[in-house]
Amino acid sequence: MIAAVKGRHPTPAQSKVAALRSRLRASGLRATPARLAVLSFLESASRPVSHADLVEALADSGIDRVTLYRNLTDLTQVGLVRRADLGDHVWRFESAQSKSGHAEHPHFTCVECGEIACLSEASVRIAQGKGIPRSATRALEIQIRGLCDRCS
Amino acid sequence: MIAAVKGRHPTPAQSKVAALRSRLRASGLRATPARLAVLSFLESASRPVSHADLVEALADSGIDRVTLYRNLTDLTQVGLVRRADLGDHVWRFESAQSKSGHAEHPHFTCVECGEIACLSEASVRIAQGKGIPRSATRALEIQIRGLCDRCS
DNA sequence: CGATTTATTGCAACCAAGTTGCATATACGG
DNA sequence: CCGTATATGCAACTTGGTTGCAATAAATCG
Repeated sequence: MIAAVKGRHPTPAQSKVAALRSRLRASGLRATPARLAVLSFLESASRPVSHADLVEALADSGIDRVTLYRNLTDLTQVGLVRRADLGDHVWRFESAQSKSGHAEHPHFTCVECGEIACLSEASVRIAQGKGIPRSATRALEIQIRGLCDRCS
Repeated sequence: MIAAVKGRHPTPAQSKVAALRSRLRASGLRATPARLAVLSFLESASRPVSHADLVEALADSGIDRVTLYRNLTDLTQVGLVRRADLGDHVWRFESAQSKSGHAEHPHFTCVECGEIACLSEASVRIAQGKGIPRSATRALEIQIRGLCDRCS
């Protein structure tokens, strides 16, 4: 397997792994197989992913569930990943810089079916004025719950 | 104690309890001391309350923690109480009709100190348009996290 | 490349939050 | 005030997540 990585014509997959690897190193974390797998999975996911999702997705990789917990919190701490509770009492994680999970954005969760959607940054506006703490207008994280189109 | 309740000049506290009692009965729940205590505490609280808060507040009432769990879920089920996870992975409950907790309203949580504030209904507007599911505009629950004035 | 250092992993044990089963107690309709 | 359905208390259990520690493997350096 080392041989493959060292080939002279890197496949797209190889360069992607290399990119992840250097993002990890740049954040001061070692590039271990477990972390590469986690980060890579989060990048390819179109919505925030729970620890349970991850355990299931990487089931046959042999990575321990404790390692996954630790990876998620490490990655969150260095800012490569964001963690949020979308109102259903489940921690979910999303890459801080994939196409789907790039910038911070509001999330919508259906209270009926649990479906999760990422909204655009512009879709929610917070008024300012009396009664509204200045602070609220500098929101870091917004989440909305309701019935999705299908369930309503 | 029954004698006191039957007095001819009900104190404000007595009529308040009577009101809670009939709200419970109207919802098909029996008016037990535990439920009256829980509901009464939630009504007087100015912010959403966690199960742990409740256990502490009613510590010397002798009410079992399991009963408190069950009371909270029962009250939530009949709609006298609303339950939400404000993003910190803790279930919090608020009366569905106290002065503080009346109508559904957005919540703000400080990511630093954990302070929670109730916002006015009007303070958050959700845009409609492409990319935004129609559903999101019919939000049931909105929560915002960021730094409060004091922590920023 | 091989040795050294230090971060990371796996495993088992642990902890807290929340739930369930069941016997006892109690609210409330008659 | 009685009978019955509902609620409570207690103990046991489940689930999600954390911690301690010995073994392993990245990165660094010669």
